[in-house]
Amino acid sequence: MAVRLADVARAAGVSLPTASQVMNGTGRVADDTRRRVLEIARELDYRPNALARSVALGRSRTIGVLAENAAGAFCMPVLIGVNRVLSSQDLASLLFDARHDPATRREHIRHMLDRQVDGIVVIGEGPDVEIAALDEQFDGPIVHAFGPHDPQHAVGVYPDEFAGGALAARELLAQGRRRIAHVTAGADLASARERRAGFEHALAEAGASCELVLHGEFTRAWGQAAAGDLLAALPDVDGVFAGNDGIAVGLAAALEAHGKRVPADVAVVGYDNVAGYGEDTAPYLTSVDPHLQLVGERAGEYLLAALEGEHGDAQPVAPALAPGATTRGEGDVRRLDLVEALLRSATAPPVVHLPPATA
Amino acid sequence: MAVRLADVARAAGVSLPTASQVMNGTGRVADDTRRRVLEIARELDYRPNALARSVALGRSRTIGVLAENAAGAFCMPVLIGVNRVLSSQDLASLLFDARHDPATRREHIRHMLDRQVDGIVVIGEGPDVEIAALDEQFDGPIVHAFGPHDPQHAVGVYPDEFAGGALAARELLAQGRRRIAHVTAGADLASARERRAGFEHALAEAGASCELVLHGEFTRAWGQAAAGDLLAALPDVDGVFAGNDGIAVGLAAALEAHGKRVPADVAVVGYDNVAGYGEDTAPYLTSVDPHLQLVGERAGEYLLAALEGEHGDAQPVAPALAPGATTRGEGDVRRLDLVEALLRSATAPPVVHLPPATA
DNA sequence: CTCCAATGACTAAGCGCTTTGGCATATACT
DNA sequence: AGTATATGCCAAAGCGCTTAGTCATTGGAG
Repeated sequence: MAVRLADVARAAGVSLPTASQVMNGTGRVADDTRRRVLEIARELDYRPNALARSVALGRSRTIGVLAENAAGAFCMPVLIGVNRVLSSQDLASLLFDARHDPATRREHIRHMLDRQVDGIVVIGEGPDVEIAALDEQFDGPIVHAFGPHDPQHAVGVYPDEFAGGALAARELLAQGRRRIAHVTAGADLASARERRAGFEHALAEAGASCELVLHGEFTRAWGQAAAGDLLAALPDVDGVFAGNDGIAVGLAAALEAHGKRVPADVAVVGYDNVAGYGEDTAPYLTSVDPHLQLVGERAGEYLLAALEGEHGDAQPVAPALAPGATTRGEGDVRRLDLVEALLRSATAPPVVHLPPATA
Repeated sequence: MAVRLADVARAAGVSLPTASQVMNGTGRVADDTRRRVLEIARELDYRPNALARSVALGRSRTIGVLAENAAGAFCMPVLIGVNRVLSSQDLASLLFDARHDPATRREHIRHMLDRQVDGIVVIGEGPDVEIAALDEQFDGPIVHAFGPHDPQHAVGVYPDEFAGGALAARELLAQGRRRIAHVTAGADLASARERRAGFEHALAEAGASCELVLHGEFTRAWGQAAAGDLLAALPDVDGVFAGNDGIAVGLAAALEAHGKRVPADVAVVGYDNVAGYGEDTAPYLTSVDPHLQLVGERAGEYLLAALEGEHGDAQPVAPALAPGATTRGEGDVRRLDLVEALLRSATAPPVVHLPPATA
């Protein structure tokens, strides 16, 4: 059915090994012969059987991507970044999704190893015993995105949350805010701590400080609830750093319900830059973008390097500020004039036409 | 290094083929021998080399997933669904992301075929010449999610957008709305047409009708802009079906800026159920959920069936209504009482505590 | 006690490719 | 002319596994 290397060899009048050497550019082959074989291969549209090649070589040019939970918002960008880098080097990625289930994860690990992957990328969410044990079962390189950072064993790639908190601080300061608060999740969460630390550090650097910190959870509901306490404790607050975007939108909405204008009275900065609702033109929320795709790309690059035998220690990935209306808008982001301003700034103003209603 | 089947055979005192038959449960092997081999295999922690097996069998138990653009919001849920179903049958998925680039896509297709995938799932966004040509290069089964639906060649799995439009209509009617409008994208887009058709059909079935249709584009900006025209043409509108979630949130915000309360005065239904901003507790927007993960699962199931030689014609995937505050909320979703109502309905009310501000 | 059919194992061949080592040629040099 | 060297190719062996076909054993029936 398909064209084999043997077919090419026969058609070119050479032996199979010679054809193989031509295809791989190895060994000593006369220029003339080389050209002829290549020509025939092209004519016959020969496609090497990557599987057989892998068996002979002992390398599959395949890497396993083990996601702790692919459905999570943070997984996809990383996955795309990893895939992007690896596929540029002809490395294919096998995707495994543990769905938070230890049994599934265990099974996936076995299957990954059975398939002779050359390396592994773990997109995790935190320390995990099973994953730690992976090192012993697998002797190829392992790179963690978000996972347990144990420099002894495997490389870990992380978004720099400290720097992200600092970015939020600088944005609020740049917008002239001085009565500043922070609404975030529980202090038991590492990312909440890091973001807060970076935030307060940058404020201090500028001679400012955070006057209030409210701890709750990473949800919209908590953001809504926090508004009341915030205004009670700090009535003239003019800038808030929310621990994530969910808190930010909940908080912004509740602040306005309390009569504050956003951003005129209170500027709000979120975190994660989750683009919801096809936020394609003028973004509503100012947010810190952790550059997750870059995290993935870095992970891919470290894996590539490790496959070449080079071992580097990973630097945290720098975030960026994604400006939106909740700090850069004028007056009240919900007032019509602003809506129209946003609209004017849109790339492609939609054409409006009113078709007759049916029936 | 690793344990080979030959090692198991030797340790068990049988020949390699016998060991192979034991592992596969094929051939005639004495019960006694079988048990012994299995025992040894377990002791040695033998793991079959899936690659070599694939070469011998001519089947790789791997399927290629070709995403037109993995970064798109619609790809991930489908991908997860596909992966979920396939991995349950020990089929691994190789991920390829064309990133809208024809050259990349072409290359990926080649690599996919080189790796001897047993089947292909295309997560596309519309008809494509290259993809159509895939049929001729690949003789295994191909399933399209969103792609060109050509029942002659390949199975296509689609979300049922007509039914989705109908769901939106029923939600508005169920909330007692009668002055109804539709704000959507250009009529040149198939999904805009389908959703509208289903919407109007369901309205008509109930003896109601859509009094105004505004065409623009699938963006938040268009939703914001449409509010003015909508209110001008239909001042007492009390229910709007927005063509997607972006339009819906833009519209809802602008309606309120115009003095309307949502949902008390105007109820709004979106489409796609894009959960932005960690919308984990009480959802803001009522939206039609196209069940994209189910689309992926169906695609996986059709592929499995096709691998078994069965060919079925795919049914469109039924959507579901995801209720939120923009139709089910009371009064103004932005009023504080509602905020608190939302909060009360949250599963885990956050604990509030006010730590001393640092420095 | 012989014969035949199961039974259980093995030898051989094959999947498609890569790599090593050796053997002829052809070229270079004294 | 005769040796040393380089060149181009191929035969053979290997990767780890599967499948088909063969051949001793056994057991029961005659």
